[in-house]
Amino acid sequence: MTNSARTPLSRERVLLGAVALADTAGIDSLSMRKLAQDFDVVPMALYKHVAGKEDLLDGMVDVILAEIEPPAPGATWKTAARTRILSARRALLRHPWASRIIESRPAPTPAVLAYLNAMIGIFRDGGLSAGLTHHLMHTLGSRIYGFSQELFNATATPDPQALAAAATELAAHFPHVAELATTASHDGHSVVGQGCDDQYEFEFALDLILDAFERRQQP
Amino acid sequence: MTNSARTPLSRERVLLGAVALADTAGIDSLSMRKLAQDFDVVPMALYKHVAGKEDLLDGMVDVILAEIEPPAPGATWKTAARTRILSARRALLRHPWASRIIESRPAPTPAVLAYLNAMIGIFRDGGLSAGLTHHLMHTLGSRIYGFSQELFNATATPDPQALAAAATELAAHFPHVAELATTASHDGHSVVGQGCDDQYEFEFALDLILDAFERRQQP
DNA sequence: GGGCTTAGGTGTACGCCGTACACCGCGAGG
DNA sequence: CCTCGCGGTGTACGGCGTACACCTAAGCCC
Repeated sequence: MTNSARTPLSRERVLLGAVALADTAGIDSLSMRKLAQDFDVVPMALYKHVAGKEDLLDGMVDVILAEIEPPAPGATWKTAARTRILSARRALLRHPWASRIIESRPAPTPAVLAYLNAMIGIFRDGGLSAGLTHHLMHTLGSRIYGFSQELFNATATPDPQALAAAATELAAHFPHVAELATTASHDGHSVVGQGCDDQYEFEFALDLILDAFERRQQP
Repeated sequence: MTNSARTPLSRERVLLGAVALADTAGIDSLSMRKLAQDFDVVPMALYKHVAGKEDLLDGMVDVILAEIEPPAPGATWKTAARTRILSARRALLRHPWASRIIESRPAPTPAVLAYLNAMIGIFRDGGLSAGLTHHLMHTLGSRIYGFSQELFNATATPDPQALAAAATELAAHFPHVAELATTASHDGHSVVGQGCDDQYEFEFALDLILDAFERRQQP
C-alpha cells in the first residue's frame, strides 16, 4: 500500500516542474533540492535527467521559447516580426523570472538559435539586406525576446504611505526623475511606481525601431 | 614584529577591493570570504562596513557609475547624451561583469537615480517634452548605462578547430544565423564568433534612436 | 526460466556560500 | 581611572550544487 506507482521522472517533467516552481515560489527559491522535494525524490535523482543546474536553466528557457506562437504566414516582415515579438512578450510576462534567466545564459541552446534563425528569416525574406538585418538585430537587442531592460525593476511597494514619502523624497533630490515618474506620457492619472504603461512603452520603442528600418529599406 | 599596522578597512576600501577582485578573478569568484581573504581579515569583519552582499553589489555599481565622465557643458542634447553614454560604455567595458550586476539590482541606489536624473535633465533642458523624454528613456533601455543585451554572450572559444566545426554546424541547421555571423556588415574580413564590431553596432543603434527622437522633436 | 545489463532512484559526503551572534582588545573621552 | 564603542575575531548554522558508490527492478537474450 505504499502507493509506489509514481510516474517516472523525465527531462520534460523535470523542466516543467522547474518552471512551475519558479512561477509559484520565485526563481530565487528554485534549487535542485526544492525541486526534488516537489517530486518526492532525492536531489540526486534529478541528475539522471538533467546534467546540472545550468542545463536545467537552459531547458527552462527552451520551455518558455516553446510557448511563443509561430509567425502567421502571409504578412509583411514588419507585422510578422511585430506579432512574433509581442507573442514572445506575452510568454515572458507569464513567467516574470524568465528574462533574468535568458540574460544569464552563457551560450545559446539550439532552441534559441532556431528562434533567432526564424526571426532573421522574417527580415531576409522580407527583402532586408544581410547588413541591415544585422543592424536591426543589434538594435532590437533583448526586445527580440519580448522584454527590455527596465531602468529600475518595479519595487512592488503597495504601501501608499511609504510610497508617498518616497515620492516627495524623489522630488526633492531628483526632480527630473520625479517629473517623469509622475508623468504618464499618454494618460493623465498616474502615481509614481506604476505611473507608466510598460506595454505601451514597449510597443512604442518596438514600432519606432521597426519603422526606422523600414524607411532605410527603400529610401 | 607582527606588522600589525594595517590600514583599517572602510566602506570605500571594501568596495574598491571588491571591484578589483571581480575584475581579476571574475564576478563568480567574488564572495565575502574571498574578499575578506584579500584584506587578510576574517569574513565577518566586512560586515562592519557593508550591510551584506547585496549592499556590497549596490556599492560596486556606484563605484562604476563614478567612473563615468560628467557631461561636457555647452553641447546640444544629442551630442551631450551621446558623449555621456559612450563614456558609460567605456566604464562598462573596463569591468565586464558590471552590466550583469546593474541588471540584477532590485532597487536603484541614490547614485543610480542621480545618474538617471542627470540624463533626463539633458533631454529636458534640450527642449524635449516630458512625454517624449519618457519614451526616449524607455527606448534606450539599458543603453543608457552603456550596454545592450547581446543576443548571445560571446562564448570565448579561441580554439580554431572547434570554431570551424561550430560554423559548419551552424550553417547546416541555422543558415540565417550563419549568414549574419559571417557577414561583418561594415567590413569584409570576419569569422563567426567575433564577426561583428560590437562598438560599431552599439553606436549605430544609439544614433538611430537619438536621430529618431530628434526628428520627432521638431517635425 | 536464469542470468545479465542497465535505467533510474538512493545515501552519504564534501566543499562552498552568506551571515547571526557572542566576544574581545584597545584607543578615546569623561 | 573607568567606561564606552569601534572594528576585528571565532564559532556555528543552514543552505547550496554535486561527486561517487550503491541498490533495485524491469527488460532482454539464450
